[in-house]
Parts: sequence; C-alpha cells; structure tokens
Amino acid sequence: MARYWLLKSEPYKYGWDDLIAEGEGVWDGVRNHRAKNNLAAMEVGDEAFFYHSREGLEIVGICEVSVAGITDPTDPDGKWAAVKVKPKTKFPTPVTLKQIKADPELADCELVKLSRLSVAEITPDEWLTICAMAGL
DNA sequence: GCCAACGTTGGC
DNA sequence: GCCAACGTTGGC
Repeated sequence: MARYWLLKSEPYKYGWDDLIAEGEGVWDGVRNHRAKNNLAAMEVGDEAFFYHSREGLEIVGICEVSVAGITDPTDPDGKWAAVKVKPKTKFPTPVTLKQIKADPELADCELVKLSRLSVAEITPDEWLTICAMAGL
C-alpha cells in the first residue's frame, strides 16, 4: 500500500530546483527518530510533497521515492535511514503553510502539529485536499 | 532576530 | 529513571 509523505528542506540548502537539476536526490542528514521511522517506512513508488521550510514556507511539488530503505551515507555509524527521490510534478500553484493552517481539514496534519519534523506522513485525504489546492 | 516546541544530555 | 538545563529547528 502506497503511502504519502512530506519532505521538508530549506531551499538555500537543497531546494526543488536542486532536485530538478540533479534528476534524483538522496534524502539524508535526518537526525530525528520520528522522521527516521517515516523514512524507513517509505516504499519505492510512494509519493511525497516537497516543502520549502524557513524560506517560502510552501509545498512546491511532488516527488516520488525511487530507492527506499538505504542507510544514510552521511552517517558514519550507519544507524540512520535515507531514501532517494525523483521529482514528479511541479505544482501549478504552490500551497503555502498559511493555506494549510487555514484549512480545518489540514489543521491536524503532522506538518502543522509537529513543525520541527522534517519527514512527515500525509494521509490520503490530506493528500487529495492539498493537490486540489495546488490546482492539480 | 526572537521565541516556542521539541529532542538530547547529564546530574542526581 | 527522573527532570532540569541546554541546543536546535523553524515559524513569525
């Protein structure tokens, strides 16, 4: 069963444009257990929103997990998880955090409630709602 | 730049 | 094993 996710990144470190330029990106550097659990639960073909934190504060597009269940190459102990993602769809209209917070259907999502979580799970309902807001 | 929320660390 | 202190993250 495919699940949905949200990946946060600071655009000045690694933004949507960087992912496009590379074609495929390794999602590593996660040092939070809950985020790690989410990473470890991802499967090839799962889709994830790409969210710009600190700057922009909006979901800019959708990427797809291309390789799942790898160990973080930046972790010398090999304890942390990582995945590879490929860009899939750029949103016609980015969905801002403000819009998400303003929508009662989305007010409970991990992104809003756990603002410091860098890898969050998105329910199918939330997924559809956000896609609709993005103009897809 | 500030501060709230969360995670981690270390003393007991 | 508890909890206070500290560091980091991320929205504002």
